[in-house]
Amino acid sequence: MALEHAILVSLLEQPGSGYELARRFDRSIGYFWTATHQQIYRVLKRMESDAWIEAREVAQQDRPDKKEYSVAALGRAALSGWLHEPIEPESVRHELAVKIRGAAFDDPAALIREVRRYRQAHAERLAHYLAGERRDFTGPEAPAPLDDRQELQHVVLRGGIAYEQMTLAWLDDVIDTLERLGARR
Amino acid sequence: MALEHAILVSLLEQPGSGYELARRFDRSIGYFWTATHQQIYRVLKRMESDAWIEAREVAQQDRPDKKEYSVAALGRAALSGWLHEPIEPESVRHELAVKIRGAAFDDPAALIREVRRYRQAHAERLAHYLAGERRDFTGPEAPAPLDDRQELQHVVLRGGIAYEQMTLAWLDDVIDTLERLGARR
DNA sequence: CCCCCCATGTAAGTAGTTACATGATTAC
DNA sequence: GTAATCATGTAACTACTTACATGGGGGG
Repeated sequence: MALEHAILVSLLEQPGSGYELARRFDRSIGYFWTATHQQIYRVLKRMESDAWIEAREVAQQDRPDKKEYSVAALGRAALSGWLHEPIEPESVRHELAVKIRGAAFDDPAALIREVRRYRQAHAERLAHYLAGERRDFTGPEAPAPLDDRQELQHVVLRGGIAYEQMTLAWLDDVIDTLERLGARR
Repeated sequence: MALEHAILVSLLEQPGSGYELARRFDRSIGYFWTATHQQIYRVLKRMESDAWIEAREVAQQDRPDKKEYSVAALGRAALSGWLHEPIEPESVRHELAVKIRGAAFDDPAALIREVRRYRQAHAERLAHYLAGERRDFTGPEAPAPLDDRQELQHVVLRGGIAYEQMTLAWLDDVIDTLERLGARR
């Protein structure tokens, strides 16, 4: 149960409305924690009634008004407490791995097409990460030196980049294996 | 919703009871799909009433009797249908990444101890995977050549190994970064 | 006029977790 | 006797997903 904490981090980085949070969970923080707008609004309500966050009505021209949330003292305390808790091992859900093992009881070669499409999606995500890294951390427009917040965002992004590179290499391995099994039939 | 399918794959690899499935979800298939025994029993009931699987009462000596499940024709068909569906992108939940970004608003150096412990857990998992790989696929006791099922299990395990190696390298990067930020205060 | 973006929600259902419960057998 | 393993479940709760709903503004 860390959606609350992901929201706290995002609101500390930048206060915003439920809608804006939902956008961030499609990119940025969404690269390592996903949530839909329905879930976000529900959790925001709970967090507000627990006084973890405070809402401020913001009137806007040319677009609907919004409620801008920011982190209150209790929210900061809750985040701090959570940060000091032990890091729990992640519970893994890797659908493709199940499919690959399941392919032994169906047609391994039939998976190749889907794995290629999946690989393409990861290649695009890697390119997106690398562009973001140049823009925010390593390119000529990036601030130097980076402050703590930026250093920590950068090391998380490096993790995403490493993950995508590893995944692409493994998917090549998977495609080779599936092709080899198809050829020997 | 792939627990059903993970169970189908596991039962095709080897029929077994709910209890045995729960054990497998602690290792083997559990490396890429987790489930508790409560959840497994619930889903097994549904799968049996949908005629995806069949139960057989097995009397045992020295231990309680059990219900051994195996995959029925409808279950095989359901698995085959699922295998041909598009591979959906995984929804990411990476608590440590949230904590690292959150540390910017607390004490980055305080995370180091927990990250080291977390790294240790991943190092052990990698060692476990490598031992399993030698035992089942690359060692002198392993069958050669491998059949389709073993080749596919092996490529999935190689994915797990690659993931752990990548994770260890990234965690070293994280620890370095946290130490650097601690030192410059 | 229709579609897209901004903005916020409700309702219903599915999936997953945590706590509790039972009962047999084996090992110390 | 008491702890551990085998074996199967119920109950209550929390988290998450999917579908539906509303309404203003801007662009083609």
